[in-house]
Amino acid sequence: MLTLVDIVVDAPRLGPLTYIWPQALPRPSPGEWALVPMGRRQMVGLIHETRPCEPQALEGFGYTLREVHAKVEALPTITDLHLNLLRFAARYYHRGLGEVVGMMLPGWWRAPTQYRKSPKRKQSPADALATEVRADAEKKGAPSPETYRPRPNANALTSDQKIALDRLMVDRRPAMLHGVTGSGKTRVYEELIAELGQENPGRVLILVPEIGLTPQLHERLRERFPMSRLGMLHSGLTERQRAKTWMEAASGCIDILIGTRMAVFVPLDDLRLIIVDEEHDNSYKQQEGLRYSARDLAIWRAQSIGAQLVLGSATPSLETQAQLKSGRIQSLEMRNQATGTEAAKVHLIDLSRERPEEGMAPSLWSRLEEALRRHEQSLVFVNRRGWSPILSCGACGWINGCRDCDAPAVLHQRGSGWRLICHRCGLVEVPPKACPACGNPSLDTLGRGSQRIEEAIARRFPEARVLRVDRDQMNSPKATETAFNEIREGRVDIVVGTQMMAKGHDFPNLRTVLVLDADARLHQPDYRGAEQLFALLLQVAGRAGRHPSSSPPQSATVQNAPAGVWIQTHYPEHPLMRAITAQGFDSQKAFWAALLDDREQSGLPPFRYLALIRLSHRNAKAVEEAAKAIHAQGIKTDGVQLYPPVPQYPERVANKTRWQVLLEAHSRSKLHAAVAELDVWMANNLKVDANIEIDPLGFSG
DNA sequence: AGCACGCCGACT
DNA sequence: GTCGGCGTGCTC
Repeated sequence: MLTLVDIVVDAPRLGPLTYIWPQALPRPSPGEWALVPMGRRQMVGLIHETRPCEPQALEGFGYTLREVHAKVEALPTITDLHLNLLRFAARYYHRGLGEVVGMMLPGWWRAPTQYRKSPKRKQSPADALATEVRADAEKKGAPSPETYRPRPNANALTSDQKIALDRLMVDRRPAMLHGVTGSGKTRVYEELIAELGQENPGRVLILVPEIGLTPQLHERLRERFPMSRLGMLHSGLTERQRAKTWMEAASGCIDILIGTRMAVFVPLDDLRLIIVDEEHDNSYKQQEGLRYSARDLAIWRAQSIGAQLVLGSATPSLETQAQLKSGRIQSLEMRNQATGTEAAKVHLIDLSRERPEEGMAPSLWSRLEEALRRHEQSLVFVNRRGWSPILSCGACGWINGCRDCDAPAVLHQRGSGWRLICHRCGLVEVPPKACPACGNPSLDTLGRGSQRIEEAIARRFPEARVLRVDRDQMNSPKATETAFNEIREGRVDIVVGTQMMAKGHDFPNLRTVLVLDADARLHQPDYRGAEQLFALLLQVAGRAGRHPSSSPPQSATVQNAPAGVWIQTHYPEHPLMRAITAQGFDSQKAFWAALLDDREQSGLPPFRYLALIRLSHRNAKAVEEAAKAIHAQGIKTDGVQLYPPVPQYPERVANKTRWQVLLEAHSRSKLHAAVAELDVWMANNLKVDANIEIDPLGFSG
């Protein structure tokens, strides 16, 4: 009798492949790992099933089965409970299980070379690392109440925090912790970890949207829980560090794992609590390859293993808000700032009444000047990198576009020179000396990005310490951390920042926030535009005045003004702008309710379920034809609508033309049935690159 | 996804 | 003459 094993390998679209298990080895169990031959290569695969087989039955296969090379002892056995998550993700996103396993297992552990002994060492790198971690795991043992004994915190909980915490301990349903910026959500997480840890110690997974937020949280939890082992997992680590942390987590060395979206797949035994911080953040959605939502998978994972789930945000997504009505998620509100300070007052500057000078209304310049005089920190928020988004010719109307994309390339100052950089494909070019169309030697720049604003500010206030915080300037996690520390320690007067500055950070000295280009997003075609802008503005506004002013008044006559936010706009009457200035939790909730209502009326998510088929190819005609062919193919499942194909915006990126076809359904199951239908057809009939995204974040048009 | 095979254009 | 571009097909 032979043993056959179905093994999951990291090859997209392929299901488990069948191999012969070597007679000499003891029979394996599902969830264990093996090195297998795969075409001309060797791969690490996950054993999915084993079954006995009569030797003569091998004839029944249409091909010759190959034999497993070796069992991999270094990798931990994946429990059936955890496999359920992987299976669910594969099914839900219509991808091969192997691809999901590839998401779970870090690249370092997937490389077959790690399992080969080098001539001088008697252990393979994989075995060496695994042995090291396992020895550690044995010393460490399982978490106990002692593990989560917190160091006392002198600050009493606010009543908001207390109420939220009590609720969480009584009602174990998934919870949305809706707390205004500065309300102290992190403190609630801490107390919850401590209390659950005393009650029934297990492990904790905390998801954060981006790398930049991990060190801060890590530091804080390390101080609060000196007996806990913490781990961090994100793409800023080296391959080897990531492999080690992953192994530590999977072997039970780690009590609290903090990580970005990839961490949702990490195997953790006895997982008791999953926290998704800044739940509304788009970074939870992977934007290429397997386009999963770590937030959605976290919700599923918690539910499937009976772990407690907390989604935290000052600006919860409409998807999450819609769930409150059904009662599947409970809402915990924290309306007041923990420091007892008033929320920063939000003002609108009407650009039809004030003429901007170098991108900023005169009254904004006065605000900056005033803040400087008071020795208070300011943030100028410009949601646009570079010097100028458009380089154009005033004589003939030529606009500089990227060579490979249908999008303008952005003018950047780089060192002492100028470069045109495409924000879509990353192509860098030297700007033309004169208009390539008509020869006009003096080209115009339209619009302002962070570099240009920074320069104007530095010119006006030469004595001020100005720091620009955008992705160009902060090219490493280290640089970002240094910059944030400098800001926190008050060694910067004026910060010129992009989106990076909006997210979750606490800057105690920041009292003035100016928002320059809010309008740009007001008219974007995406149906989520309003939700996004509202959240962004609330987040940015939340950076100001989280703490009472610490700077001493300069003289007895100058009092500390309340922290303030000034947004310059051409549309002060726009409902969104009015909602932002109305302030107060209830008006925010009213605006979200109106947005939700609107989504329901318009038949959009979260009241409908979407899938987006994206097609791309260098051959523009082929893409268009493929898109039309899909549409012509139609859907047999009823209750599902297949919209006419349209080009994506921008149509051409990195010299590939892109089209899309949208599917909309009233129920999730119908959507999945329709996608399954099309998926098969597409795999057999399409020659262009295609992928299907479930729950796309948006679509233009 | 890799990886190889195989078929056409532009170079030393 | 070959180098190399990417279309196509396969992986138990």
